[in-house]
Amino acid sequence: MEITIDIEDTVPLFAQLVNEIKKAVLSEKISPGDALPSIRQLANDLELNNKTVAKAYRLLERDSVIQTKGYRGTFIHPQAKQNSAVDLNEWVLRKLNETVETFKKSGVTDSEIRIAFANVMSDRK
Amino acid sequence: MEITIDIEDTVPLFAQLVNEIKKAVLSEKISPGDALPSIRQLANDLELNNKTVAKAYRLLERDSVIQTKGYRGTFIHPQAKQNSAVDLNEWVLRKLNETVETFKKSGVTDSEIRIAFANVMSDRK
DNA sequence: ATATGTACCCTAAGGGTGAATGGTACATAT
DNA sequence: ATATGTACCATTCACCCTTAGGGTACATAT
Repeated sequence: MEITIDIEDTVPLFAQLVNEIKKAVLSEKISPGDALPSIRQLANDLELNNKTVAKAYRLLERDSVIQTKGYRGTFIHPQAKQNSAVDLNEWVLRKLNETVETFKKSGVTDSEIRIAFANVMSDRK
Repeated sequence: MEITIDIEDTVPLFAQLVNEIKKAVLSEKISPGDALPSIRQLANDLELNNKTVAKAYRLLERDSVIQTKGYRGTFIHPQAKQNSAVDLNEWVLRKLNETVETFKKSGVTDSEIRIAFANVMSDRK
């Protein structure tokens, strides 16, 4: 599994890592059940911070592309291939667009939408 | 009509102005048919920029709380009181909250939601 | 003892963006 | 000439957020 990270790229490092791993899964360079390098190991290899790799792993697990088994390490999820294809962000984008569209149709201002959004995102702890 | 604007407040000036005028209508300090100060006049009195006041007036007219009659000035809308009570923002807040809640339940990150929101708000001109 | 993922604390840098403002101009009608 | 709302051009400022990193610590199980 060759993973290339470009620090000059505008795409965040953790996002690059997520994408690279999904690509590796889709192209079957890694298969379900395979063990992934440990967070610390991969961080060391790629010269990244532990937390950056941990963040990528956390997102990959949320998308059911990988599975962490505590002290036993991290493995490729059985349905990794299908799950690498689904784009959660795409769904969020569509849904959010619909909602905003409704507001606009009612004459709600961009400013007002932004203010409401800020409230929604902060008023919840 | 006494209107107080607090520049230290985190609430945007134009929003404060909108709220103050709605409050004045609800408490019947000003009544339908009354003339409002001109944009430039009010901006001068409150030491605000013309455009800030204009923005507030635009929103108030959208909510049918005031009526602008071109060169003749701006007046309180006949149904100002009812229309001051309906809170468009409240609706926006609730709807937006529902949507965001859905995302959170699916494990979507705050960051991802924010990014998606930023895209939705800018990808439309 | 060692390695796993994970959870906190904190910091610095940097970007992105909206709010507010300044200026100028226009058609309207007194 | 004066005043109305409105529509553009523009800039500055301040804030919030994200990213990425450093450090420390924990329960788990080999």
